[in-house]
Amino acid sequence: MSIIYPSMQHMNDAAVSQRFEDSLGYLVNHLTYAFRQGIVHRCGEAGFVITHEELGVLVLLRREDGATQTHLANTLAKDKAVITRLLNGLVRKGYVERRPDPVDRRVVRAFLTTSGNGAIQCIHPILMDYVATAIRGVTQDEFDATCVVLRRILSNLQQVNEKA
Amino acid sequence: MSIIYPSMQHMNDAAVSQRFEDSLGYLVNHLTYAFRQGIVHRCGEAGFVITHEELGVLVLLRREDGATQTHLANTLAKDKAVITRLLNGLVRKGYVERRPDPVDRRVVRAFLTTSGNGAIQCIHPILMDYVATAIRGVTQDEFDATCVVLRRILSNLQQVNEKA
DNA sequence: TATTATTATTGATAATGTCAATTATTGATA
DNA sequence: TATCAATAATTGACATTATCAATAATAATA
Repeated sequence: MSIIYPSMQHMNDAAVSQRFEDSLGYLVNHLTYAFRQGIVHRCGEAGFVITHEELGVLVLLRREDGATQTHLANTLAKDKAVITRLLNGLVRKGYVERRPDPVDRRVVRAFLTTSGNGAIQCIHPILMDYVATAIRGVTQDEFDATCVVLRRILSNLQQVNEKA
Repeated sequence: MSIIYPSMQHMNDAAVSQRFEDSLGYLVNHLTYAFRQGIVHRCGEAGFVITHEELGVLVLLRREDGATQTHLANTLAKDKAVITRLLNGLVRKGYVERRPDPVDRRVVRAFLTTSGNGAIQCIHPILMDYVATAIRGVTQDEFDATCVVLRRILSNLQQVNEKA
């Protein structure tokens, strides 16, 4: 039950009897599942034994090397404890190293090692290729409109959640 | 790394430097996270201590009572072993019972018990209410268009995955 | 300075996921 | 019909991820 099974037409009764397979939740779930399976498999084929969540960290660090753990947690939608342990794993694999922030000594920043950088540089084109096939047949406008809707829903959820 | 971090504009270089927060993956991840937190919390407040995945099973059984475990696995995008264990949990909680299919004796079907039915009948309005606030400000057309795009992407992924 | 807030870690445990092996049954085929 | 292959579910063994409270270290504020 990752997300929103009922589809939009839940407002009236007819909709309650709508097919589960037509709901946003179904789509999001399956999308997530398929993407995970696919990308992890492709990375494995390329010689990178890595979990999907570890991959998320590397992808983010590729863009924002030296991110703080709080930032990683917020951006990846995870508890800070989860980030601590994901980083432990990546450090063990030699992909990441931690360095204390020079200014604020409470803060720890995560950096790609040479090896980690090599890995993500190698993985990135694989990811790009996979994404390209994923969005085949979707126009930029359609894609943008989709993001707008999802962002709206997300914003609604976050708003109502924080009130509780 | 649940899903597709890069956003559409990955095709050119400018896009590669786009913000992580603008990607479809970011949206889907956070959407999933926020929805989970919110609905589980609301169920808990109503006296139902239930996990998000268990909730998915109940929601599906509400619609398709007597579903086979294979069907549950396919619909919820989970391994059959996961379904076996989710059902074990729900049986322990008294919400679900298993009955063998009368025709094909390999097949086991999952049914809501009286208690399980009561629970989902009580939870359903909570879910509906939560969903209603989630999609506030989204028109039916926008919602439908979003589903079309996501369905397209899902279809692309499934197609390319099965070839591998 | 004393208090409060923030950042990260740790411990303990629960929840999910993966994947191969096994059992029971059914369907197909020779 | 006897055999073999396919299917449905369970189990075992384990990895991964999540949750949540407690703690330590540091920083910010009154």
